[in-house]
Amino acid sequence: MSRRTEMLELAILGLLHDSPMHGYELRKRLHLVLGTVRTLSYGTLYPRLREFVQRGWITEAPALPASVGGPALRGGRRGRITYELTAEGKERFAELVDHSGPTAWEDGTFDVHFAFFGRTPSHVRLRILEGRRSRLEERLALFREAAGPRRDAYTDELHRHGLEATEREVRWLAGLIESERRSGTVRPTSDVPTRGTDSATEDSPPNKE
Amino acid sequence: MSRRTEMLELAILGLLHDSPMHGYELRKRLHLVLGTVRTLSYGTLYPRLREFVQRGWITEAPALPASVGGPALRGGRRGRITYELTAEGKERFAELVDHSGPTAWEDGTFDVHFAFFGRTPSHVRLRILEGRRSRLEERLALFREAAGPRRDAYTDELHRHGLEATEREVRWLAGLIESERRSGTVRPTSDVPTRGTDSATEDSPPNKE
DNA sequence: GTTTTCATGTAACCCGTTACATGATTCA
DNA sequence: TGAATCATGTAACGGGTTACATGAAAAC
Repeated sequence: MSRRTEMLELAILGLLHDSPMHGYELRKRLHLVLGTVRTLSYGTLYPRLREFVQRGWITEAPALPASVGGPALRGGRRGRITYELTAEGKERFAELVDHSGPTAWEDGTFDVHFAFFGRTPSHVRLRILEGRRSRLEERLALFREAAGPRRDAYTDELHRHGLEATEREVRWLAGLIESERRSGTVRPTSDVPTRGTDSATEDSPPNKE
Repeated sequence: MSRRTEMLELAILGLLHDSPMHGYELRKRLHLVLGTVRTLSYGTLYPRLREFVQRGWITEAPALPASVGGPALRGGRRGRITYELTAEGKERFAELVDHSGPTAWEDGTFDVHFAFFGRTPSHVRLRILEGRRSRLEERLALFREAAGPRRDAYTDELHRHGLEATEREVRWLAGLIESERRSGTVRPTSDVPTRGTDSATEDSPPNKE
């Protein structure tokens, strides 16, 4: 029941919410959602999936019709297994989303939560965005506090760059928060003006379900 | 002997290279160097320190002169312990720096290596910067490959922002690489022109030692 | 002199990785 | 039919955190 565990739960259930999948595929998508850093190992994924089955959140279905009535799957089950979210699974996902607390604006976690904003009620989105922002602002305060010339030009540079990147992210969040407050959605606020493609201007979906 | 382990080694030895310290203090500085994310627990730090003592990389000295000849430190040793880098410790640090391989441009690791660029030979700096850059460029390629309109406006936004941040970092690295190639140092290349304070323009130190 | 903060230490636990193994599918 | 890839599975290991415990110094 630790933090990281819940994040994985969220990610897996969230992805299966979109469409049923088998583990191998799931893992690839997970790689994108967990973003950048992590490439979940099978040693984690499969046990987790079976745990979820046991909890009734997902069901497994052999993707291959086991046509042969004989000793088709003798021994351990093999062959593709397609996992599908159950009603309880959807409930659990919603619960995870709604109760998202302080961990939601932690470093590796925020992105995952953001990735499922489409299924997140507006007030929760706002809570998470604001939480994330103040988290970053705390960090900025720490950074600045430890200001002044440092050991050498490299540490200076690192410091400067970190500061700037964080400030930029805070501005980004501020923009999102503002439009969330105003309309309950994001409007595509590219810092660099996005030329053309006004097709995506209207299709910002609020929370469905 | 895992990756993370070496990173901690680098960070600890690197910090002690600057000045002797006791564990509690070390941990606070570590928090800054490891940056942002990690706050190393004592449960990790102290055992590690004793390991280093055993390997001869550092020495422990009770900061309090145990003036009382009697049962001053009966039982387990307590009171501040100041850790100091030995000659072997410096060697080990140099070795870690020189042999820095692919892990040096991994996400959580790059910053640590960068933090000790002041004690890193120029050719190694260059290797790390370039490694980091191509790492990020790989990521950009992946990102773009999975381009096109996504599930909803939120995932779009996340994607856009991630892309932009990464591109920015690549540019930053490109600048550093260029000046490293030219002069073997960084020049303070603020993206946003830094007004005033031209004091720091000349003091970029090459690798000393 | 008692509370608070600094400082060190340790054992249990947990989550994820590593490394390995095997079964299915596709393609030459 | 054999090699390469897709796909699932598991046991052992490991590093780090959590939670706990204790001691010394400082603050009140």
